[in-house]
Amino acid sequence: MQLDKIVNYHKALADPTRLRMLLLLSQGELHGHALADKLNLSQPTVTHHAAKLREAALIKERRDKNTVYFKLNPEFIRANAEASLQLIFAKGAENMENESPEHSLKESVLSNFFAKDGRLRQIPAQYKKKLIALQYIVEKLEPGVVYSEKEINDFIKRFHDDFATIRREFIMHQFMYRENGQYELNPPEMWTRWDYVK
Amino acid sequence: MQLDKIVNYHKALADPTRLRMLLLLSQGELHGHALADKLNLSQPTVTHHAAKLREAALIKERRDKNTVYFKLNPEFIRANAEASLQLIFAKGAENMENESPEHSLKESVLSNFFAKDGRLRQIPAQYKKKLIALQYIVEKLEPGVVYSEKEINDFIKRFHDDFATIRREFIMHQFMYRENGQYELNPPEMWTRWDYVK
DNA sequence: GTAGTACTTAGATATATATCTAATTATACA
DNA sequence: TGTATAATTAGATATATATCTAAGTACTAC
Repeated sequence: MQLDKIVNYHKALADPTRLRMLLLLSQGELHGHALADKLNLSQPTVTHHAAKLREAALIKERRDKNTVYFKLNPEFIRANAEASLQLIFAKGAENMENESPEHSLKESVLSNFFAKDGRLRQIPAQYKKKLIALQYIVEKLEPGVVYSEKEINDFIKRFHDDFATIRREFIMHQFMYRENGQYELNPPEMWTRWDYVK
Repeated sequence: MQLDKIVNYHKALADPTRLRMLLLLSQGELHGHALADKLNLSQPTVTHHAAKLREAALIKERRDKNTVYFKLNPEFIRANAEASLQLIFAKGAENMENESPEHSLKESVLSNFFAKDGRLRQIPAQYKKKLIALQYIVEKLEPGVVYSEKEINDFIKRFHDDFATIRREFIMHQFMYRENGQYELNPPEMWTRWDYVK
Protein backbone atom coordinates (compact mmCIF):
# COMPACT_ATOMS: atom_id res chain seq x y z
CA MET A 1 0.00 0.00 0.00
CA GLN A 2 1.45 3.29 -1.17
CA LEU A 3 0.22 5.23 1.83
CA ASP A 4 2.22 3.17 4.29
CA LYS A 5 5.45 3.92 2.52
CA ILE A 6 4.82 7.63 2.78
CA VAL A 7 3.92 7.26 6.43
CA ASN A 8 7.14 5.39 7.06
CA TYR A 9 9.15 8.02 5.27
CA HIS A 10 7.73 10.70 7.52
CA LYS A 11 8.08 8.57 10.61
CA ALA A 12 11.73 8.17 9.82
CA LEU A 13 12.18 11.93 9.72
CA ALA A 14 9.84 12.69 12.61
CA ASP A 15 12.53 12.43 15.24
CA PRO A 16 15.14 15.05 16.15
CA THR A 17 17.86 12.48 16.71
CA ARG A 18 17.42 10.99 13.26
CA LEU A 19 17.35 14.41 11.64
CA ARG A 20 20.60 15.25 13.40
CA MET A 21 22.06 11.99 12.14
CA LEU A 22 21.15 12.89 8.57
CA LEU A 23 22.53 16.36 9.09
CA LEU A 24 25.85 14.90 10.20
CA LEU A 25 25.85 12.43 7.33
CA SER A 26 25.20 15.22 4.86
CA GLN A 27 28.80 16.22 5.45
CA GLY A 28 30.09 12.78 4.57
CA GLU A 29 29.99 9.22 5.73
CA LEU A 30 30.51 8.29 9.36
CA HIS A 31 30.69 5.06 11.32
CA GLY A 32 28.42 4.15 14.19
CA HIS A 33 30.81 4.95 16.96
CA ALA A 34 31.49 8.42 15.61
CA LEU A 35 27.77 9.09 15.36
CA ALA A 36 27.24 7.95 18.94
CA ASP A 37 29.97 10.31 20.06
CA LYS A 38 28.76 13.31 18.16
CA LEU A 39 25.18 12.78 19.23
CA ASN A 40 26.01 11.86 22.81
CA LEU A 41 24.13 8.60 22.58
CA SER A 42 24.88 4.99 23.27
CA GLN A 43 25.78 2.79 20.37
CA PRO A 44 22.61 0.69 20.60
CA THR A 45 20.59 3.86 20.24
CA VAL A 46 22.48 4.70 17.09
CA THR A 47 21.87 1.20 15.78
CA HIS A 48 18.19 1.64 16.53
CA HIS A 49 17.91 4.88 14.58
CA ALA A 50 20.12 3.67 11.77
CA ALA A 51 17.78 0.71 11.35
CA LYS A 52 14.81 3.03 11.02
CA LEU A 53 16.58 5.16 8.47
CA ARG A 54 17.71 2.09 6.58
CA GLU A 55 14.19 0.65 6.51
CA ALA A 56 13.01 3.88 4.95
CA ALA A 57 15.98 3.68 2.55
CA LEU A 58 17.23 7.10 3.58
CA ILE A 59 20.75 5.88 4.24
CA LYS A 60 23.11 3.29 2.81
CA GLU A 61 25.66 1.26 4.66
CA ARG A 62 29.04 -0.12 3.78
CA ARG A 63 31.15 -2.46 5.85
CA ASP A 64 34.92 -2.12 6.04
CA LYS A 65 36.63 -4.62 8.37
CA ASN A 66 34.29 -4.63 11.32
CA THR A 67 33.27 -1.03 11.01
CA VAL A 68 30.01 -0.01 9.39
CA TYR A 69 29.95 3.31 7.59
CA PHE A 70 26.70 5.15 6.99
CA LYS A 71 25.98 7.66 4.29
CA LEU A 72 22.97 9.43 2.87
CA ASN A 73 20.87 7.94 0.12
CA PRO A 74 19.91 11.29 -1.40
CA GLU A 75 17.87 9.96 -4.33
CA PHE A 76 15.55 8.11 -1.99
CA ILE A 77 15.16 11.05 0.32
CA ARG A 78 14.17 13.29 -2.56
CA ALA A 79 12.02 10.62 -4.19
CA ASN A 80 10.05 10.13 -1.00
CA ALA A 81 9.58 13.83 -0.43
CA GLU A 82 8.31 14.09 -3.96
CA ALA A 83 6.03 11.06 -3.59
CA SER A 84 4.59 12.53 -0.43
CA LEU A 85 3.61 15.74 -2.17
CA GLN A 86 2.30 13.77 -5.14
CA LEU A 87 0.12 11.72 -2.86
CA ILE A 88 -1.41 14.77 -1.28
CA PHE A 89 -1.75 16.97 -4.33
CA ALA A 90 -1.56 15.18 -7.61
CA LYS A 91 -3.85 12.26 -7.14
CA GLY A 92 -6.71 12.85 -4.79
CA ALA A 93 -9.87 10.93 -5.56
CA GLU A 94 -8.64 8.01 -7.65
CA ASN A 95 -6.24 7.03 -4.98
CA MET A 96 -8.77 5.91 -2.47
CA GLU A 97 -10.90 4.20 -5.07
CA ASN A 98 -7.96 2.53 -6.69
CA GLU A 99 -7.31 0.46 -3.68
CA SER A 100 -10.17 -1.92 -3.23
CA PRO A 101 -10.98 -2.78 -6.86
CA GLU A 102 -7.38 -3.23 -7.97
CA HIS A 103 -6.57 -5.00 -4.79
CA SER A 104 -8.55 -7.98 -5.90
CA LEU A 105 -6.54 -8.31 -9.11
CA LYS A 106 -3.36 -8.22 -7.09
CA GLU A 107 -4.66 -10.84 -4.72
CA SER A 108 -5.80 -13.09 -7.50
CA VAL A 109 -2.40 -12.90 -9.20
CA LEU A 110 -0.63 -13.63 -5.95
CA SER A 111 -2.77 -16.66 -5.24
CA ASN A 112 -2.86 -17.95 -8.83
CA PHE A 113 0.75 -17.51 -9.82
CA PHE A 114 2.52 -18.13 -6.55
CA ALA A 115 2.64 -21.48 -4.83
CA LYS A 116 2.18 -21.92 -1.12
CA ASP A 117 5.94 -22.09 -0.66
CA GLY A 118 6.18 -18.62 -2.20
CA ARG A 119 7.68 -19.69 -5.54
CA LEU A 120 6.41 -18.30 -8.84
CA ARG A 121 4.71 -21.08 -10.82
CA GLN A 122 5.18 -19.31 -14.15
CA ILE A 123 5.87 -15.81 -15.35
CA PRO A 124 2.49 -14.22 -16.20
CA ALA A 125 2.15 -13.45 -19.91
CA GLN A 126 -0.30 -10.63 -19.40
CA TYR A 127 1.50 -7.32 -18.91
CA LYS A 128 -0.40 -6.09 -15.90
CA LYS A 129 -0.18 -9.42 -14.10
CA LYS A 130 3.50 -9.74 -14.88
CA LEU A 131 4.11 -6.37 -13.24
CA ILE A 132 2.24 -7.48 -10.16
CA ALA A 133 4.34 -10.61 -9.85
CA LEU A 134 7.60 -8.75 -10.46
CA GLN A 135 6.77 -6.10 -7.95
CA TYR A 136 5.84 -8.69 -5.37
CA ILE A 137 9.25 -10.29 -5.74
CA VAL A 138 11.27 -7.14 -5.96
CA GLU A 139 9.73 -5.81 -2.75
CA LYS A 140 11.55 -8.56 -0.90
CA LEU A 141 14.87 -6.86 -1.67
CA GLU A 142 16.40 -4.35 0.72
CA PRO A 143 16.20 -0.77 -0.50
CA GLY A 144 19.56 0.94 -0.57
CA VAL A 145 21.58 -2.26 -0.68
CA VAL A 146 24.01 -2.88 -3.54
CA TYR A 147 23.80 -6.44 -4.86
CA SER A 148 26.23 -8.31 -7.06
CA GLU A 149 24.84 -10.11 -10.09
CA LYS A 150 25.34 -13.41 -8.34
CA GLU A 151 23.39 -12.27 -5.31
CA ILE A 152 20.53 -11.11 -7.53
CA ASN A 153 20.53 -14.41 -9.41
CA ASP A 154 20.46 -16.40 -6.19
CA PHE A 155 17.72 -14.22 -4.84
CA ILE A 156 15.55 -14.66 -7.93
CA LYS A 157 16.18 -18.40 -8.01
CA ARG A 158 14.35 -18.62 -4.71
CA PHE A 159 11.24 -17.68 -6.71
CA HIS A 160 11.82 -19.02 -10.22
CA ASP A 161 14.48 -20.86 -12.18
CA ASP A 162 14.58 -18.45 -15.09
CA PHE A 163 16.52 -15.82 -13.20
CA ALA A 164 17.92 -14.24 -16.36
CA THR A 165 14.50 -13.29 -17.71
CA ILE A 166 13.30 -11.94 -14.41
CA ARG A 167 16.51 -10.01 -13.83
CA ARG A 168 16.09 -8.41 -17.25
CA GLU A 169 12.48 -7.56 -16.46
CA PHE A 170 13.57 -5.90 -13.23
CA ILE A 171 15.75 -3.53 -15.22
CA MET A 172 13.27 -3.09 -18.06
CA HIS A 173 10.47 -1.96 -15.78
CA GLN A 174 12.78 0.17 -13.68
CA PHE A 175 12.46 -1.80 -10.50
CA MET A 176 16.25 -1.82 -10.34
CA TYR A 177 19.17 -0.20 -12.02
CA ARG A 178 22.42 -1.79 -13.00
CA GLU A 179 25.86 -0.21 -13.08
CA ASN A 180 28.87 -2.35 -13.99
CA GLY A 181 27.53 -5.54 -12.51
CA GLN A 182 26.10 -3.88 -9.41
CA TYR A 183 22.35 -3.96 -8.89
CA GLU A 184 20.32 -1.68 -6.68
CA LEU A 185 16.63 -1.03 -6.11
CA ASN A 186 15.16 2.07 -7.65
CA PRO A 187 12.86 4.22 -5.53
CA PRO A 188 9.30 2.84 -5.82
CA GLU A 189 8.29 6.08 -7.53
CA MET A 190 10.31 4.98 -10.54
CA TRP A 191 8.74 1.55 -10.82
CA THR A 192 6.35 0.79 -13.63
CA ARG A 193 3.24 0.31 -11.52
CA TRP A 194 0.59 -2.17 -12.51
CA ASP A 195 -2.10 -0.13 -10.81
CA TYR A 196 -1.54 2.84 -13.07
CA VAL A 197 -1.50 0.74 -16.23
CA LYS A 198 -4.82 1.18 -17.98
CA MET B 1 14.98 26.07 16.72
CA GLN B 2 14.61 25.23 13.06
CA LEU B 3 15.01 21.51 13.59
CA ASP B 4 11.92 21.23 15.75
CA LYS B 5 9.73 22.74 13.09
CA ILE B 6 10.89 20.16 10.60
CA VAL B 7 10.35 17.39 13.11
CA ASN B 8 6.83 18.63 13.73
CA TYR B 9 6.11 18.79 10.04
CA HIS B 10 7.10 15.16 9.63
CA LYS B 11 5.27 14.12 12.79
CA ALA B 12 2.14 15.65 11.36
CA LEU B 13 2.47 13.52 8.24
CA ALA B 14 3.72 10.39 10.00
CA ASP B 15 0.26 8.99 10.59
CA PRO B 16 -1.97 7.18 8.10
CA THR B 17 -5.14 8.80 9.41
CA ARG B 18 -3.77 12.28 8.94
CA LEU B 19 -2.52 11.47 5.46
CA ARG B 20 -5.96 10.19 4.56
CA MET B 21 -7.44 13.38 5.90
CA LEU B 22 -5.17 15.45 3.69
CA LEU B 23 -6.00 13.22 0.77
CA LEU B 24 -9.71 13.83 1.30
CA LEU B 25 -9.12 17.55 1.73
CA SER B 26 -7.14 17.68 -1.49
CA GLN B 27 -10.46 17.28 -3.24
CA GLY B 28 -11.96 20.26 -1.49
CA GLU B 29 -12.94 21.47 1.93
CA LEU B 30 -14.87 19.30 4.37
CA HIS B 31 -16.31 19.75 7.83
CA GLY B 32 -15.40 17.67 10.84
CA HIS B 33 -18.44 15.47 10.79
CA ALA B 34 -17.96 14.55 7.14
CA LEU B 35 -14.34 13.66 7.81
CA ALA B 36 -15.34 11.49 10.74
CA ASP B 37 -17.82 9.66 8.51
CA LYS B 38 -15.45 9.13 5.62
CA LEU B 39 -12.66 7.97 7.86
CA ASN B 40 -14.87 5.89 10.15
CA LEU B 41 -13.66 7.69 13.21
CA SER B 42 -15.27 9.48 16.11
CA GLN B 43 -15.46 13.23 15.99
CA PRO B 44 -13.02 13.75 18.88
CA THR B 45 -10.46 11.74 16.96
CA VAL B 46 -10.92 14.02 13.99
CA THR B 47 -10.53 17.04 16.24
CA HIS B 48 -7.36 15.52 17.60
CA HIS B 49 -5.81 15.04 14.19
CA ALA B 50 -7.06 18.36 12.88
CA ALA B 51 -5.31 20.04 15.79
CA LYS B 52 -2.04 18.35 14.87
CA LEU B 53 -2.37 19.37 11.27
CA ARG B 54 -3.28 22.91 12.25
CA GLU B 55 -0.28 23.18 14.59
CA ALA B 56 1.93 22.23 11.70
CA ALA B 57 0.04 24.76 9.55
CA LEU B 58 -0.84 22.13 6.99
CA ILE B 59 -4.55 22.98 7.01
CA LYS B 60 -6.67 26.07 7.42
CA GLU B 61 -10.04 26.30 9.08
CA ARG B 62 -13.12 28.42 8.50
CA ARG B 63 -16.17 28.56 10.68
CA ASP B 64 -19.67 28.89 9.21
CA LYS B 65 -22.51 28.86 11.76
CA ASN B 66 -21.36 26.16 14.12
CA THR B 67 -19.68 24.06 11.52
CA VAL B 68 -15.91 24.15 11.01
CA TYR B 69 -14.63 23.55 7.51
CA PHE B 70 -11.11 22.34 6.90
CA LYS B 71 -9.03 22.80 3.79
CA LEU B 72 -5.43 22.29 2.77
CA ASN B 73 -2.81 24.96 3.22
CA PRO B 74 -0.77 23.92 0.19
CA GLU B 75 1.90 26.62 0.38
CA PHE B 76 2.85 25.52 3.87
CA ILE B 77 2.91 21.87 2.94
CA ARG B 78 5.26 22.55 0.06
CA ALA B 79 7.33 25.04 2.04
CA ASN B 80 7.90 22.51 4.80
CA ALA B 81 8.79 19.74 2.40
CA GLU B 82 11.28 22.10 0.82
CA ALA B 83 12.67 23.23 4.17
CA SER B 84 13.14 19.63 5.19
CA LEU B 85 15.25 18.86 2.14
CA GLN B 86 17.14 22.11 2.58
CA LEU B 87 17.96 21.19 6.14
CA ILE B 88 19.36 17.84 5.14
CA PHE B 89 21.13 18.81 1.98
CA ALA B 90 21.82 22.47 1.57
CA LYS B 91 23.19 23.49 4.88
CA GLY B 92 25.11 20.78 6.69
CA ALA B 93 27.85 21.97 8.97
CA GLU B 94 26.96 25.60 9.55
CA ASN B 95 23.59 24.64 10.81
CA MET B 96 24.77 23.03 13.99
CA GLU B 97 27.35 25.71 14.66
CA ASN B 98 24.97 28.55 13.89
CA GLU B 99 22.85 27.82 16.84
CA SER B 100 24.81 28.59 19.95
CA PRO B 101 26.74 31.71 18.90
CA GLU B 102 23.79 33.46 17.28
CA HIS B 103 21.58 32.39 20.07
CA SER B 104 23.24 34.83 22.40
CA LEU B 105 22.50 37.80 20.11
CA LYS B 106 18.90 36.76 20.00
CA GLU B 107 18.74 36.44 23.74
CA SER B 108 20.37 39.79 24.30
CA VAL B 109 17.91 41.48 21.94
CA LEU B 110 14.98 39.83 23.64
CA SER B 111 16.09 40.90 27.08
CA ASN B 112 17.24 44.40 26.10
CA PHE B 113 14.38 45.44 23.84
CA PHE B 114 11.48 43.69 25.46
CA ALA B 115 10.09 44.58 28.87
CA LYS B 116 9.12 42.00 31.43
CA ASP B 117 5.48 42.36 30.42
CA GLY B 118 6.46 41.33 26.89
CA ARG B 119 6.09 44.76 25.25
CA LEU B 120 8.70 46.13 22.87
CA ARG B 121 10.46 49.12 24.48
CA GLN B 122 11.55 50.56 21.13
CA ILE B 123 12.03 49.31 17.59
CA PRO B 124 15.71 48.41 17.19
CA ALA B 125 17.49 50.63 14.70
CA GLN B 126 20.09 48.02 13.80
CA TYR B 127 18.86 45.84 10.94
CA LYS B 128 19.74 42.46 12.40
CA LYS B 129 18.29 43.30 15.79
CA LYS B 130 15.15 44.69 14.23
CA LEU B 131 14.62 41.40 12.40
CA ILE B 132 15.03 39.48 15.64
CA ALA B 133 12.42 41.61 17.36
CA LEU B 134 10.01 41.41 14.43
CA GLN B 135 10.36 37.68 14.15
CA TYR B 136 9.80 37.25 17.86
CA ILE B 137 6.51 39.13 17.59
CA VAL B 138 5.34 37.58 14.37
CA GLU B 139 5.84 34.08 15.74
CA LYS B 140 3.00 34.76 18.15
CA LEU B 141 0.55 34.77 15.22
CA GLU B 142 -1.23 31.60 14.15
CA PRO B 143 0.05 30.15 10.88
CA GLY B 144 -2.68 29.67 8.33
CA VAL B 145 -5.08 32.15 9.90
CA VAL B 146 -6.38 35.08 7.85
CA TYR B 147 -6.39 38.31 9.84
CA SER B 148 -8.18 41.57 9.10
CA GLU B 149 -6.16 44.77 9.24
CA LYS B 150 -7.87 45.68 12.50
CA GLU B 151 -6.95 42.36 14.04
CA ILE B 152 -3.33 42.82 13.02
CA ASN B 153 -3.27 46.35 14.43
CA ASP B 154 -4.74 45.20 17.72
CA PHE B 155 -2.30 42.35 17.85
CA ILE B 156 0.70 44.61 17.28
CA LYS B 157 -0.54 47.17 19.79
CA ARG B 158 -0.08 44.54 22.46
CA PHE B 159 3.64 44.93 21.79
CA HIS B 160 4.13 48.52 20.62
CA ASP B 161 2.05 51.61 19.92
CA ASP B 162 3.46 52.25 16.46
CA PHE B 163 1.50 49.45 14.83
CA ALA B 164 1.65 51.04 11.38
CA THR B 165 5.43 50.91 11.19
CA ILE B 166 5.61 47.37 12.47
CA ARG B 167 2.83 46.20 10.17
CA ARG B 168 4.74 47.67 7.24
CA GLU B 169 7.91 45.94 8.38
CA PHE B 170 6.08 42.62 8.54
CA ILE B 171 5.24 42.93 4.86
CA MET B 172 8.61 44.37 3.87
CA HIS B 173 10.58 41.50 5.35
CA GLN B 174 8.09 38.94 4.08
CA PHE B 175 6.88 37.76 7.44
CA MET B 176 3.35 38.24 6.14
CA TYR B 177 1.59 38.96 2.92
CA ARG B 178 -1.37 41.22 2.35
CA GLU B 179 -4.18 40.84 -0.12
CA ASN B 180 -7.01 43.37 -0.15
CA GLY B 181 -6.92 44.09 3.53
CA GLN B 182 -6.39 40.46 4.55
CA TYR B 183 -3.16 39.51 6.26
CA GLU B 184 -1.66 36.08 6.58
CA LEU B 185 1.63 34.64 7.78
CA ASN B 186 4.11 33.56 5.17
CA PRO B 187 5.86 30.23 5.64
CA PRO B 188 8.96 30.74 7.79
CA GLU B 189 11.08 29.79 4.83
CA MET B 190 10.12 33.07 3.19
CA TRP B 191 11.02 35.23 6.16
CA THR B 192 14.08 37.43 6.04
CA ARG B 193 16.05 35.66 8.73
CA TRP B 194 18.38 37.58 10.99
CA ASP B 195 20.61 34.55 11.41
CA TYR B 196 21.42 34.44 7.73
CA VAL B 197 22.14 38.17 7.51
CA LYS B 198 25.87 38.66 7.34
C1' DG C 1 42.74 -19.95 19.35
C1' DT C 2 42.47 -15.63 22.23
C1' DA C 3 41.76 -10.94 22.90
C1' DG C 4 39.94 -6.71 21.26
C1' DT C 5 36.75 -3.69 18.76
C1' DA C 6 32.40 -2.51 16.47
C1' DC C 7 27.97 -3.57 16.04
C1' DT C 8 23.46 -5.89 17.08
C1' DT C 9 19.95 -8.05 19.92
C1' DA C 10 17.24 -8.55 24.16
C1' DG C 11 14.92 -6.76 27.76
C1' DA C 12 13.44 -2.89 30.80
C1' DT C 13 11.49 1.61 31.41
C1' DA C 14 9.53 5.94 30.52
C1' DT C 15 7.27 8.86 27.46
C1' DA C 16 4.25 9.87 23.60
C1' DT C 17 0.23 9.27 21.03
C1' DA C 18 -4.08 7.32 18.70
C1' DT C 19 -8.43 6.17 19.88
C1' DC C 20 -12.60 5.87 22.39
C1' DT C 21 -16.68 7.46 25.63
C1' DA C 22 -18.56 10.98 28.45
C1' DA C 23 -18.95 15.64 29.68
C1' DT C 24 -18.56 20.52 28.27
C1' DT C 25 -18.66 24.52 25.28
C1' DA C 26 -20.20 27.25 21.28
C1' DT C 27 -23.52 28.58 18.04
C1' DA C 28 -27.99 28.77 15.76
C1' DC C 29 -32.77 29.00 15.73
C1' DA C 30 -37.52 28.45 17.30
C1' DT D 1 -34.84 30.92 26.98
C1' DG D 2 -34.52 26.26 25.71
C1' DT D 3 -33.24 22.80 22.46
C1' DA D 4 -30.55 20.93 18.78
C1' DT D 5 -26.19 20.42 16.30
C1' DA D 6 -21.14 20.57 15.87
C1' DA D 7 -17.01 20.79 18.00
C1' DT D 8 -13.85 20.54 21.83
C1' DT D 9 -12.00 19.01 26.21
C1' DA D 10 -11.17 15.52 29.80
C1' DG D 11 -10.01 11.21 31.07
C1' DA D 12 -9.02 6.26 30.17
C1' DT D 13 -6.60 2.72 27.69
C1' DA D 14 -3.65 0.48 24.55
C1' DT D 15 0.05 0.72 21.53
C1' DA D 16 4.39 2.54 19.87
C1' DT D 17 8.87 4.16 20.45
C1' DA D 18 13.32 6.32 22.31
C1' DT D 19 16.62 5.27 25.35
C1' DC D 20 19.48 2.70 28.37
C1' DT D 21 22.30 -1.52 30.24
C1' DA D 22 23.73 -6.10 29.62
C1' DA D 23 24.54 -9.93 26.81
C1' DG D 24 25.59 -11.78 22.30
C1' DT D 25 27.66 -11.84 17.53
C1' DA D 26 31.02 -10.75 13.82
C1' DC D 27 35.23 -9.76 12.39
C1' DT D 28 40.44 -8.53 12.99
C1' DA D 29 44.85 -9.16 14.38
C1' DC D 30 48.19 -11.28 16.93
